[in-house]
Amino acid sequence: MPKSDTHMTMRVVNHIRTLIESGGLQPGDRIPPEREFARKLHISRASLRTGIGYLAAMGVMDVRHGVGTFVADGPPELGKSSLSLLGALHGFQSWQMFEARRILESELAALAAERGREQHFASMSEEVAEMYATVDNPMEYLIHDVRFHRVIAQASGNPILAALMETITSALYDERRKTAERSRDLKESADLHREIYRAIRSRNASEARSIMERHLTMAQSAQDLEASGSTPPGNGRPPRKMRRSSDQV
Amino acid sequence: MPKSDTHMTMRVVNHIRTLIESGGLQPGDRIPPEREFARKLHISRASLRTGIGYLAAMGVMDVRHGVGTFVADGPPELGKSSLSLLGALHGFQSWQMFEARRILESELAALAAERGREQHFASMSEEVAEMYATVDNPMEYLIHDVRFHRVIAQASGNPILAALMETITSALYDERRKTAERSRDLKESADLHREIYRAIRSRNASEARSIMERHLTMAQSAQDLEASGSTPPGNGRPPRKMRRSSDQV
DNA sequence: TGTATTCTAGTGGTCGGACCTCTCGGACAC
DNA sequence: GTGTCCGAGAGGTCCGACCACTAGAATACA
Repeated sequence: MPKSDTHMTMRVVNHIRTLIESGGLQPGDRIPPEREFARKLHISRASLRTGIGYLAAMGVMDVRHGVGTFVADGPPELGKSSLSLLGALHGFQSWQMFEARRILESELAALAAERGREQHFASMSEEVAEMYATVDNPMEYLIHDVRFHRVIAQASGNPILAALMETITSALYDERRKTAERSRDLKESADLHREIYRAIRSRNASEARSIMERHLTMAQSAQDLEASGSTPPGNGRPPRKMRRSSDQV
Repeated sequence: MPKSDTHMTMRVVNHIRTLIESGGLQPGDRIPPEREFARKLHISRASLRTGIGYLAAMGVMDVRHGVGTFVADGPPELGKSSLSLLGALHGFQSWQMFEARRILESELAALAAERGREQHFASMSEEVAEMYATVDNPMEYLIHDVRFHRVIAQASGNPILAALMETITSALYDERRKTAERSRDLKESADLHREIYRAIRSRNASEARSIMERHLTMAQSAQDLEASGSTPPGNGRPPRKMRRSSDQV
């Protein structure tokens, strides 16, 4: 909760927040040019930019050089790279990310089975077909894989869970995007996705959940195998504070 | 994933990211004074501040006026108010937040039952006792309620899930912190927490999960009752783009 | 001596105003 | 028509001055 501090940053954030909450600003809308807006708020352009930067970092605003600044459109997203950075900072283990993903996506699949609509099922089916068609092209395959999971998230009817999933998966790719899987694995993967699709379409929530869980567990062990012995274990150094580190920077 | 753009912002972000990943910068460490650091990176202080602002918004850096800028310490946190803002923007329904919370915390409880340590159990027990002791003081009660759930998250051994939970609960409080519950409800609530505690302590994962789910479902309906007919339904306006909105701002 | 007060160096926060770069659409040439 | 060019307008970067806060050192006081 942003404090209504004297801080210019928060003043800007709160101002825009109010505009959004009152409906005066909606996704896709453009805010006034920085110079003009700053004049109107009686603050410097620099301060305004700080506030906008804050909102942009959280995925609420979308700043386009030479064009303008807009309220974020499209599906809600938490700051894309945030988890990835936090991971580097706190030494997240990849099994933790997989676990989080497994839990989220399993439930997402179950919800999708309960609430999905025909239109979602159609998209899922399409992506599954594309996956089978691209088992020899890992790059292409991955695209449809991602899309498939994304459709499930949409079908769940809960944009918050969808956003959380997106955050985790993007951090996961960030960590290891060089895993070139073999075609044979992809065939198996496609089969599993097809099973998930069928479970969801037949509105069998518990089966959708368990197959999704199996799928992600397999995916994890596959990657673990491939990248064994790479990332050093999380550090257990004793804590310190106020260590001056300019000489290392 | 931050592009290694010419953009100064990303240059700063990537620089610091690299420092973190290489271990040259760790939680609690201080980065050099802005003026000095900017000189070293051959960029203006303004640009440096933009980058730091970005990192601060994501909870990676901690800027303290008059003191210095530090790498975030303590438990990992996604940008605190981000979900709350996104919620206002995309019109999240409160049932969606509750659902997300229910899913996350149920699994968290199950994991805590599997992995929790004596030290965690002790803290949980203590908080439960405090809850019983403050059933007549909703403010105080709430503090221990929050702490109890937080200990469970810690005990789960998965900081990522813990961070996600923290994000959701803070957004939830943000939405409605004025619900003054009655003492009788608090007594029931404390009983449930005690049950959760016992299930976890006896390492009964599935029971811990189901009781937690029950607890949160009850909490939701209690709040729904209290605040019925307040928030207007999510808008269904047709989409537009590039609507100039300066005259409303 | 011990305690309260004041001062000050260091660090982040704000300002404004100059100048650079990017986009897009209209004017113009073909 | 079709393609090229150009300029208005928007964000991006920089500078340098000054403000505001914090913590600890220096000082005054009891």
